[in-house]
Amino acid sequence: MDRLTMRRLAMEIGSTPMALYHHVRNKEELLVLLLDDYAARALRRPELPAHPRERIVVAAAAIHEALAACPWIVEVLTADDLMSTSALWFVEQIVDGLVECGLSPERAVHGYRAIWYYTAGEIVVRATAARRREGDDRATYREQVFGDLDPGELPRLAQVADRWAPLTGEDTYLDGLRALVAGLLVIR
Amino acid sequence: MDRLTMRRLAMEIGSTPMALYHHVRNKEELLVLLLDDYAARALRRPELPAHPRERIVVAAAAIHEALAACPWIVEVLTADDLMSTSALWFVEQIVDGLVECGLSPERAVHGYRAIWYYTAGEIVVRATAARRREGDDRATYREQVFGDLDPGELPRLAQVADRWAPLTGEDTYLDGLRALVAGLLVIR
DNA sequence: ACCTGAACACCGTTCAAGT
DNA sequence: ACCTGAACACCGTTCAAGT
Repeated sequence: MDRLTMRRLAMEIGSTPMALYHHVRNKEELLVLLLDDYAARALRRPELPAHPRERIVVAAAAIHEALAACPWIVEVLTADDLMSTSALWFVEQIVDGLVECGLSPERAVHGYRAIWYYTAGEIVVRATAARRREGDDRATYREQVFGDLDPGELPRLAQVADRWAPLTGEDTYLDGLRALVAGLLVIR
Repeated sequence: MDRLTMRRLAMEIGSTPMALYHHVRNKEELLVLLLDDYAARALRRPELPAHPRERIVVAAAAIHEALAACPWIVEVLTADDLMSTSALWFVEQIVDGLVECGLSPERAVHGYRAIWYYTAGEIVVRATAARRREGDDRATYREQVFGDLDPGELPRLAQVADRWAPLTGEDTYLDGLRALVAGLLVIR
C-alpha cells in the first residue's frame, strides 16, 4: 500500500504524477480500483460441494487463497466486509450454507462476519510477520523471551517454548476455519 | 501508525527530530516501545473463572478489549503472536485452558493462534471500517451495491440487503469467540 | 479533455558539527 | 553522552497554465 507511490507509478508509465489525478481522485481511489480489478481476476469460482457445511469451508478457503497470494491487498480491503462485487458470490455461498444448516439469516450474517474476521486476521498476521522477518532483530528478541520463560509462572508456554516457532509457522488456516464453522453450527 | 511522525513528536516535546534518534534506532523501534508500554498498562489481569472453557473466553476477551480501546496499536502489533511480555500471561491462560479441555499442547497452540487471528481480524476490520466512515463515499457505494442485488443470483444477500448495515454494525465478537472455542474443543 | 511544471507542505533518516 | 542544523531523497496533492 505504501510501496505504490503516485510519483513512481507515473515515472514507470512515462508520465507525470499529475496526469494520474486526471483519471483518479486520489491514491485511495486508485487502490480501490486495483483491488476490484484483482478481485475480478483472482476470484475464480470453485466447484462447490453439495453439503452446505463443506460449501462454507470451500468458499471461505477460496477467498483466503486469493488473498494469501496477494497480501498487500488486505491492507486496502480490510474494509467493512470484503466489498468487491465479484466477492459477493462467495459471501452468498457462505451465508446460504449457514442458513441451510439451520441458522436464521441474521445469525448467518454474523457467522459470515466471524469467518471474515478469522480469514482477514490470518492474512494480516501472516503478512506482517513475513514483512518483519526481513528485518529480523524482532525474531531474535522473541527467541530470547521464550528462552527466559519462568516455568513456574507460565508453565504451558515454557513447555512448548522450543517448538513455538515451527508450531506457529504451520499453516492451520483450514483447521481453524473448520473449527469455527463447526462452532457456528452448534445451536445453543 | 502514520499519524505519529518523528518531526511532530519532536516539535510537541520542544526538541528536534534528530534528538529522538539518540534514544531510539528508528520509528519502528519507537512504536514497539509504545506498544510494550501500552500493553503493560492496559492489560490488567481479570479474575478468571474456574471452568477452563470460560477462562479461554475471558482471557481472549480481555485482550480484545484492550485492543479495541486503542485500535492503532493493532497496526503495530499484528506481528507473529501478540508478543509483548505482558501479554504472555493471557496467552498462557488460553493455551492452558485448551489443554485442560483435552487438547494436546500442539493443538492448543494452534487453537490459540486461531483465536488470535479471529481477535486481530475483528479489530483490524472494525478499525479500518471506522476510519473509512469519515470519508463516507465508500459507504454510499456499498448501499448502491446492496440496493442493486439481483435476487435471482444472490438470493440470501438480497434477503438481508436492507438489514446489512445494522447487522454488521452489531458487536458479535463474543458470540464468534464462543463459537470458535466450542469448535476447537470438538475432537474430530 | 487531457497533460505539464512548479510549488506547498510534509515525511524518515544521514551526516557533520557542536557542547 | 546528548543535542543541533542543514541536507538528502523522498511523499501526496494543489494550482495555474498549457494544448
